[in-house]
Amino acid sequence: MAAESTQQQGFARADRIKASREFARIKLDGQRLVSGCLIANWRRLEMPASSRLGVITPGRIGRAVDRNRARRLVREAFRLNRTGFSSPVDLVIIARNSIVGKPYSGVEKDFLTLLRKAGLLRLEREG
RNA sequence: CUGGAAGGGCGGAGAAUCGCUCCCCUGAUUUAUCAGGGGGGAGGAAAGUCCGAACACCGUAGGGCGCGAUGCCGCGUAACUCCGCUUGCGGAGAUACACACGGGGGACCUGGCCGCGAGGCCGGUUCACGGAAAGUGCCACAGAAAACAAACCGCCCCCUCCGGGGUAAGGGUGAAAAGGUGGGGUAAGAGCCCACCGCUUCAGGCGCAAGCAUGAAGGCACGGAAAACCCCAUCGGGUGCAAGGCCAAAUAGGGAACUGCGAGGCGGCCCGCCUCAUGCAACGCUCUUCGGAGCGGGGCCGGUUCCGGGUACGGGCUGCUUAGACAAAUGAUUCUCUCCCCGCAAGGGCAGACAGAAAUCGGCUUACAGCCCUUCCAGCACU
RNA sequence: GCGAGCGUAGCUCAGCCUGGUAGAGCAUCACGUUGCCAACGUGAGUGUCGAGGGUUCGAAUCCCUUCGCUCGCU
Repeated sequence: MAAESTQQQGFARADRIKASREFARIKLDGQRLVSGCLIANWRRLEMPASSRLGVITPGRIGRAVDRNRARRLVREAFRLNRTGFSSPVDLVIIARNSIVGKPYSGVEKDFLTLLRKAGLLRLEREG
């Protein structure tokens, strides 16, 4: 909570979902939505917590290069837009095949569309 | 200048903002951690995992058989160890039957030259390149015959005919037909004889060597294939960083069948050897020389097989790294320079391919936009 | 990181060890049968043997390289 104010756009180790148990719990208890090249599973948290992200890039979508790039782009979209969240969530993003070859702007657009549909975004203040 | 082939090299650069990972220093904090500063942070293939090495553990009295790999000669190359400092290079030493380079030899060629010809020399391509004279087996179809040779047609001789004999020149078959070319010789023929070519053996010479050329002798014996079995020589114990070492926690230490026969180890097998077992107490029955022995069922113990349980995208540290993780670090945006593309130009577009380290090293193979260098070949233009 | 296996007709497989003709079943097509269909009967079509190279007179088969797919590991 002390760290929340200092890091606005960072993505430290504590902001990542790592344990396989947590992934399973979010998939079970949370909500699910599909949009574009992404699938989202998420679970709302109590207000004072900070949001966390986990990314899944299945081997099905491509080779190591494509999977690495997909994960980095999703992480970047999360990092740059996390201040706009309406409430803290545990978010798990699963990449689909169509993410291969997409530029960052396309991935970010899908990411924001997904969040808007899920009602996780605060009111858009500026265009 | 353009195009092609071969070989080698590069695989965009700089800056700003936000962000990630590891290490070091300083400060704060009980730790966890946080802040500031400094430094390191993907490739030529990091890939495929096709070879080999190193390293680690396990095994190891010994012998035989088997299994796998390699197979002309010479000379080199790594991680590793030591030293040095410019901190990623230099020097020295060691290993390699992985590989590179050079040499030798064989095979092949609308290739060039020489020779009447067999063939030789040069050039190019290519080769897993010990042995077919240790043995076994194979060579379909065709063909008379496919391997200690052999007579279908033909040729020659004998014979009235039937037939008998000689003969590997010629025909035909085939991938391949038992030295070849030219001449002599003969009834016809044949290394039967001669010359040359090839082959084999021997001699001395040259070369570190594989081998080479020369001379002499032998009438020629040895079809192919060992990427068929095999023989010979050499090498190889097995398993692999999920190897292995230390530590902590949790769970389990259970069931079934078979069995006290033996079991395990020495790579797989055999011999042989070694190790551990072949047991223990009580109960029932029988026998008894009263020491005990046999049988039975079942318990403990031991063995084998199967099932169940726990647990890894590294439980932690280490192995493990001047890149060094474990939901896995190299990213995003913008600008400039060049690169390339479109266009007569102004100008516009655009960072482009293949691809992401998981212990280390050498090699091989595969993928790859574009650019640069060297050599060779072809075309065009100019002098 | 390490190890094992498989690519043959549209599908499932055999043939490979021991080299000379590429086969079986299902499916497909044609004909017969039937008023029509199914079933049944007869017949037919068929393949770069994953790719490249080597050995051989000759390769699906033997050897090497390579591509793709599947599985395993305490």
